Amino acid sequence: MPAHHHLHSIDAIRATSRRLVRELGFMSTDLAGTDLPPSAVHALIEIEGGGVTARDLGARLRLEKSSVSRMLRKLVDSGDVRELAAEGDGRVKMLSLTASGKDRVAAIHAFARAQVADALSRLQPGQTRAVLEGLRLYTDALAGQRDAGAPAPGIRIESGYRPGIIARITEMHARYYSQAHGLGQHFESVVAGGLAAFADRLNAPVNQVWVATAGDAILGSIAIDGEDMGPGIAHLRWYIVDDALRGTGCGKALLDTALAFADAQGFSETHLFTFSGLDAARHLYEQRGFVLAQEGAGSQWGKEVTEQRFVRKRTSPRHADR
Amino acid sequence: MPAHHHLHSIDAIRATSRRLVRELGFMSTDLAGTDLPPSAVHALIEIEGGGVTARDLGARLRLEKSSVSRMLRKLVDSGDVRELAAEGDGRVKMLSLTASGKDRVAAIHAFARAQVADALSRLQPGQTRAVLEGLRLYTDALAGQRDAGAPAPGIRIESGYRPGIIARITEMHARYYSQAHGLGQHFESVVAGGLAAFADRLNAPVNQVWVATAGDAILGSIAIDGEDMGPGIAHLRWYIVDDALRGTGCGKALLDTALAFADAQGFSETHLFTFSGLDAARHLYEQRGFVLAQEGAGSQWGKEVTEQRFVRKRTSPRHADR
DNA sequence: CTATTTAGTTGCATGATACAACTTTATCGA
DNA sequence: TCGATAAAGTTGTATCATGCAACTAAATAG
Repeated sequence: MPAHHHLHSIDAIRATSRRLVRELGFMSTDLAGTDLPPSAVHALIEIEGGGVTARDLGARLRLEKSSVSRMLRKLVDSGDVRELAAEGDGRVKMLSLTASGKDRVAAIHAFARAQVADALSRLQPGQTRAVLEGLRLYTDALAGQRDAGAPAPGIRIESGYRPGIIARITEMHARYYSQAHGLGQHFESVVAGGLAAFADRLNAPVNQVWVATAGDAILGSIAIDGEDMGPGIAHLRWYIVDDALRGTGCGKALLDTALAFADAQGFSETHLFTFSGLDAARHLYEQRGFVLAQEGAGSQWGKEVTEQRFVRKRTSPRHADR
Repeated sequence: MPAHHHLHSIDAIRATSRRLVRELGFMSTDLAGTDLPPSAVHALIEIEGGGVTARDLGARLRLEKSSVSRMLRKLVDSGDVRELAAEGDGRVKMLSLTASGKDRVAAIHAFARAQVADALSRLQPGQTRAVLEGLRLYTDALAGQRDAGAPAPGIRIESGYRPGIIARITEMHARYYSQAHGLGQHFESVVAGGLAAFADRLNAPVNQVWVATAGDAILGSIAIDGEDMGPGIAHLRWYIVDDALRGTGCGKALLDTALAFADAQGFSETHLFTFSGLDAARHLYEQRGFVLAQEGAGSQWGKEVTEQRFVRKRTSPRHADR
């Protein structure tokens, strides 16, 4: 058990998870406003996706094959599911929904969506994202999925302004740096004020901002400010990724996107400011050719830290270095 | 269904939630490495907390009382649970764990902790908090459905800076004004930049910001800037409430709090800037003694609107007007 | 003092599930 | 090519958690 997972967190997660399962109605005999047992509802939704066999259902729902067999029999008898012999293998039966089965699934979706939407209406908008992140992280962890490196599915890197981008980038900074490094009001003001001014200059072709988005949620950001450091120098700013994206490679993707832009725009150097102690980030910078150029105590962010300037020369067009 | 909860988020949460329930093993007959049914495991953990009756168990596990009765019978027969007649009421039985029951619960805890710790070990350090937050938010939201109608629990008006306040106030503005009035990047920059600068001046006694909070969520804001309009004039700024608080009276409470502060600080006038079309807000202002003092086309917010200045003279100490 | 409510039990029916044994079809190795 | 083995799905059998309804006993209200 890793040391950083305190027993407190573990028990808190367990207790919440127990409550959640109860709220979701784990012991009720029917579900989602139908007279179907929970497993049948799950099964119908899986079958809706297409290309499913009885064996797949057993694996996905963690049910014994005989239980699946009987459950399917009932769904076939009720006219919701159709079985078709699979081509090429006489043993397997492909499952699909009949017309009435589709109606039934549609009703299930409508009911469940209304229920979830009603629950979410008790949250503020930003918290919807927190809910999804938390559920997804925990589920993936339980499933033992470790597809490290590959960007999480559905995460895209997009550029340009969108409503709320200043607010959200500021929020990620305020949250992370206040909790992990004790930075407070002045730091948040510096971030918000800088971003506000920068956004007004986004139409200049040397300036750009990118975000990592999942749906309409912003989970990471980076920007190149091509004006504020003087001619020929790109300033890499507002580079941060949400906890939910840690270890997914999205952080690297953002950084590479920004550096490619800086190179393409013809900047000879890219500068960035940070402070000591952010070792994971520093490693990333150095991998990309950044070198520590300046270091010293400073308090421009509202607290005395060892501020650092990293500089990266443009990758030479003559010999790509790697 | 509030417009800001897109179908995308809802279906993503539903899909993840289905997966989670499966990973937690909702359909397996035993749980947590014991030979007990899920409900019995939940029951034992509840009983461990102490002061529980059969009726309480039914409520917490959402089970019918007869089911609880039978389940308890088995736990008593197996020597894990003890029933004691409650003092003062001959009908109820207080439940407690026997020595062997405590051993059993300890084993359950050990098993489950190991399982959760193993899952969490696949996450990055900061993600544990994200998991807990997401689970807790969603569970609370779901639980909130059952006791619906409970009027906005625990909404408080608080003053002063807290991490993320600039981000959140900016977000509320960006979201509302971009969707309802088509204001875009420049407006968000004006809000964020103004707030950033104002936050740096919050230590001045004539400046203050208030937020309506529910737990740690910010659902409304207002501020008095006592410096930027010149001597003797208070500037009411960043007044907004989230959809979730519409009609709860929190908006009025915020406004009254800010105006009371302005009066107490001795300002002779309070000014605010808005634009035409925000009729509900205008009504609120006029109720509090604001009068339209100036009006004209302008585009300081990035779009041509009819900008308005409202002015309210300090409530005379001689005759409080209402 | 009687009627009603509440905590908990029991009769009964339902039905979801696992295990084991089975049929049918596919695959693999010599 | 054939025989052994595995895989997909079915059926027999037993178990057991659950809900509804009817019940007992104790408390409370009028």
